[in-house]
Amino acid sequence: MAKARHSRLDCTPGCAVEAAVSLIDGKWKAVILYHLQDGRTRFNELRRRVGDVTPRMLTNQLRELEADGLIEREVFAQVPPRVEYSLSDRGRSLSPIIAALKAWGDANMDLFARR
Amino acid sequence: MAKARHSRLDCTPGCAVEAAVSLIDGKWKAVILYHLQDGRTRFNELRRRVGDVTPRMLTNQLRELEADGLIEREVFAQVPPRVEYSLSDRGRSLSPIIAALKAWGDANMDLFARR
DNA sequence: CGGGGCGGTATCCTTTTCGACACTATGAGC
DNA sequence: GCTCATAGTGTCGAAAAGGATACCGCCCCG
Repeated sequence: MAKARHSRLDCTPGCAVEAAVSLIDGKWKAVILYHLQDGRTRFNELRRRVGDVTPRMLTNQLRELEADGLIEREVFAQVPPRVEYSLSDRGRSLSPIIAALKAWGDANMDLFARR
Repeated sequence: MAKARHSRLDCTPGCAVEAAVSLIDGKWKAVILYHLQDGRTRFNELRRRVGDVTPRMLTNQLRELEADGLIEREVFAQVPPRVEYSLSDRGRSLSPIIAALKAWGDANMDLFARR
């Protein structure tokens, strides 16, 4: 997804908005970011918290978030394997926005009910 | 897009976040919302401001935003036709978030440059 | 009489995204 | 010996999103 969603430097004023959104869209990313605010979390723990996400999708989204520098991935050479995800500094700087989105969503639940 | 992106009431805590994002995603919506903050705007004016969006897509996104109750569409029975779009109250309540996204995007431009 | 702006539609096609399902190696506990 | 948990990967295919192009009636301006 977040491939060439944002063009070059021909950035019209609205471009920054589009760019920011492009990092957050993708059905699971915002939710992942939201759950990571509670602290570093392991793969399957995240899987359980997020809801019905297939491992394939979760991996996928996590990799993209990592590529975008919003989260960090740490592997412990153990058996059974242990991998922990956490917010990077950049990711943490996004927290207020995630929180605002959650607040807004809660306040506008009626919108989603009727459907 | 924003069809059954949000399920029912099986809302896990992260659900509100996902729901909120689902209204904003879709490549152009956030940008449109951003430009509408300047006041009511006509179709082609919006088209120019947003950048290279085809009329088809613009119509499409506007209709979805309208269906979600974020914007209002007013048609003036004139010739030439005159249609103005503006933020609804609900849409206006989203403004701080849009502004935050723009600010974040501006502050993290480096992320989009390297690509 | 030609060209442009107005606010869109219609049709077609390509790209992207998402979900289901199966499968992996390892070790621990029963 | 069986099953469970860990952290994924691979393949397939459907559905959705997005883009290109052409077109509409109507009017004003030159």
